[in-house]
Amino acid sequence: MDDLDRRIITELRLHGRATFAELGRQVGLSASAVHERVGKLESSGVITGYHATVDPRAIGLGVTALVGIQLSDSAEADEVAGLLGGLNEVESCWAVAGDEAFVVKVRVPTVDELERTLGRLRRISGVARTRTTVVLSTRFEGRPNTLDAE
Amino acid sequence: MDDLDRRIITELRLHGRATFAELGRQVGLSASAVHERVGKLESSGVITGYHATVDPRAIGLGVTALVGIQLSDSAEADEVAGLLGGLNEVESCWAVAGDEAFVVKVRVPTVDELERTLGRLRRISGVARTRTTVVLSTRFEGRPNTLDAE
DNA sequence: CCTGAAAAATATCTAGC
DNA sequence: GCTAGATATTTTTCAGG
Repeated sequence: MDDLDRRIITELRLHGRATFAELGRQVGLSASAVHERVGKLESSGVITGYHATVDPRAIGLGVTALVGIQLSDSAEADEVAGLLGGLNEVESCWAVAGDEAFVVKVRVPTVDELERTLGRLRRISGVARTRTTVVLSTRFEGRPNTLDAE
Repeated sequence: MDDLDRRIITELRLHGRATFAELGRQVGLSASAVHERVGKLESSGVITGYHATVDPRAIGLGVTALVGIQLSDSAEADEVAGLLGGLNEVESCWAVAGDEAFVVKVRVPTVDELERTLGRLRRISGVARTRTTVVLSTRFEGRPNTLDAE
């Protein structure tokens, strides 16, 4: 992984559907060379996928919340994580240090639906307590860290 | 926005570089029809972009933390949000309800660098206090909510 | 690891329903 | 808003340095 790879990655994180020719122009390589490099980055697991991002409100998911989850003493963290993954409205799940075992990000259409989702979370076996932080606005999200300064 | 649009969106959120022909096969339309629909979803702001996702460790960003940020009484939230956006290592920034004004997600190479980043956060004018939750593992992240059950 | 050319697939546009 | 066909680009493969 050299500087060219890093520049290609940065570009693809910003513009995931960029053509190989465009990427080549940016970094000064032929489309074939870029194609080859991207293929290697994909198969080596550096690039894990490509995803369209969507305005959550436009698809009826206007309410976001961060929920800290405390487990009961006997709970198996991996098992709970699996059950959290079973809920469609749980978008992200981080295991964290501190009193809480996990922080999850949930996205739902309405606060009514948020209430129902919190009920579902609390009913998961092993979940002792939840602490909900409602997101008022997303200032920015998933912004790619530039790789140049490292 | 009908069910076909929703299915196209779901597919593009999972496979952002899917071809129009592939999408057409999935939903039972011609490539041209899908092309037209996707163009409209893009120009109407439903689809906001396409992004490659990368294994953070592979690009030297093995440490993730969630940081709650309390502001001083006189602070301007918008101004602080702008300054938070100026830090490269701050990947996401949510304005939240509660004692804290923001929760940000930061990604850095090492815990040493995390310490430096927290210093930078605390030195931002208007920031009164930070509360850091270190992420031990990311169980899943940015997973697309299926749109069918709504 | 690269370039450049050739072949296959895709994106994009146009006409017509 | 769709299909189907024509054309422009792109992807993908491959020979060669």
